[in-house]
Amino acid sequence: MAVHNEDIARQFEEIADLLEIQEANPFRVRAYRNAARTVRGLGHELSELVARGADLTALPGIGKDLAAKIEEMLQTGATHALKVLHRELPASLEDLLHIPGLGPRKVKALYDELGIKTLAQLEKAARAGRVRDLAGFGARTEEKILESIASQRTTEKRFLYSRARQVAEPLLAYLKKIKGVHEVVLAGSFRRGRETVGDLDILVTMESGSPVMERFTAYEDVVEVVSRGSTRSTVILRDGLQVDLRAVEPDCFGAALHYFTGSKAHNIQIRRMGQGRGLKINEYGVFRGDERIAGKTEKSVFRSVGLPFIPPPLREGRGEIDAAHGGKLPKLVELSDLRGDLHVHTDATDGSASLEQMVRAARKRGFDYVAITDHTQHLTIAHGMTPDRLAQQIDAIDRLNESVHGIAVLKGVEVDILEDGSLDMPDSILQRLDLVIGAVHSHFGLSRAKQTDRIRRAMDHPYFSLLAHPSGRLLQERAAMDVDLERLIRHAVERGCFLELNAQPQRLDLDDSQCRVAREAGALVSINSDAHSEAQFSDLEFGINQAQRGWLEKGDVLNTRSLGAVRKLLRGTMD
DNA sequence: GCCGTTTTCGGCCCGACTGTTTTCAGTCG
Repeated sequence: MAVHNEDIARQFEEIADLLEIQEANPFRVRAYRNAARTVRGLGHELSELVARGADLTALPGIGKDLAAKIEEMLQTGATHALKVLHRELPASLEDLLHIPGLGPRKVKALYDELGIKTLAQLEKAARAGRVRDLAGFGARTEEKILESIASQRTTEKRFLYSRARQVAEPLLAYLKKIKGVHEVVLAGSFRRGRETVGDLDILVTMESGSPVMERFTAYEDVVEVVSRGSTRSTVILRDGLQVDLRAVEPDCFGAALHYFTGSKAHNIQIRRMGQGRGLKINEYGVFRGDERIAGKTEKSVFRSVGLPFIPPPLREGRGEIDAAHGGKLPKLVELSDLRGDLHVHTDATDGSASLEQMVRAARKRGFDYVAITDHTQHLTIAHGMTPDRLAQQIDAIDRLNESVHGIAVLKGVEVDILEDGSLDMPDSILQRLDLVIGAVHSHFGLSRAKQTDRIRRAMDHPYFSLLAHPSGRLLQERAAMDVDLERLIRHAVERGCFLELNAQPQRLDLDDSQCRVAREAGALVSINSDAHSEAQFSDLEFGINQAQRGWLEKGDVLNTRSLGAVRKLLRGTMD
């Protein structure tokens, strides 16, 4: 059985949770959590690193002990340390930790005093009024436990970035109108451009006496006020999204923005650097003794620890501080760098606009080129095209190119990669195209070896140009295929073909870590909208977020090139 | 359990809010 990074990260987290309940050394607990985060953000499979003989202790937060545990898990699927913990504490206690308001101390008390091991037992005890009598608990705590058990069943945990933005926009507009409010900005994982966000962190600067907290908690979509103070409040909105609002004075803005943007791992590293220089860094500024020496802007905070400004998408504690220190921060690709879109649908298959409408919409966005890439017949649900229909579309595009000015229309297809790795369209048609996008739309459940081989064979097809949404995941709906993506990335480099970063907000596939692996391998990534309507070209913004989180520069992205350069690169794949 | 521009030992980020207390521990971000 293959052991993946996620399996290892989860076991480290479980160890951390259980150790915390045992009141182990908190720094030891943190070491496990740090290791889990490192493993998760790695991009490379640990199994492959080990197979290559890499030294795991070179990874941040992984020392001799944790490296040995990783190797043990790779070999046996489990680690002795966790088994030992399970002898002492039931694994189900972890579920209790995830109830808001219950931390390790309270979970331990519930277990020791009342013998509570599971959520069901906790619910029963709380209903019977037995929880309120424990030291440190009370009637209010008991009530909150019951509420959160009930709401856990109905609400989802994280929200797509795109959905969070829909909720955030009217709320920000509302806050900006409040008397005495100056700046209103979104911080947190949203500002870092994460594909999903767990909550919204909003930072405001205001004149003293502004009624911002009262007005915030009275916002029409608020269904619960979790906490309300003079500088910080937390609410839950109707659709379950949690929003934290923090208010600071304008002089603190940069320090507060940096602090509330995170990530936590990044902030800890910055603060430690500050400590090393005799500085204390918090959300109010950078202090030497009692004197504030920086904090009005984010840039001043970075400068105080000897670093240049680090863009928010990089602030994940994944090496950005070392890179900044060494003057090696990437110059991130931006939306305005994109000169075309290489994956677009029309109403010939499952799009909602005509060929001409889509082309005009692309031209309106200022693109130099757009590729029309409809589905093939195997994808019946999308009304995929037969060879005849694609031939007709090719002719239609030739005619359109003669009448439309200011944009070049490339002839393409999103062809199904069939189970055996062959393409769902005869070569005689494919050879008339400017590009061939291959995509998996079926048989997601093949074994890793079979899936990898299937896609590799498709890439070897003489007309194959670009692998669409390489992992096949749909956020919060469908897990990624089990596929050796690193191998496919290397194969794309050898073969001279390209990988997509699909910008649809529920795909964002490649993900951030995979983008980074692609960049390091020297693969070119195409950031495509996969637009099915004129409005969906704006999804490219989400793709840019992800690309930035994956450290991509303009030069790493295929469709930042000129039409001539793209044609030349695509011809290379078609020979 | 990790790590090193002061360190191979002795540190390890920092503050707000709640609920249960009667001065603060626990939790959270």
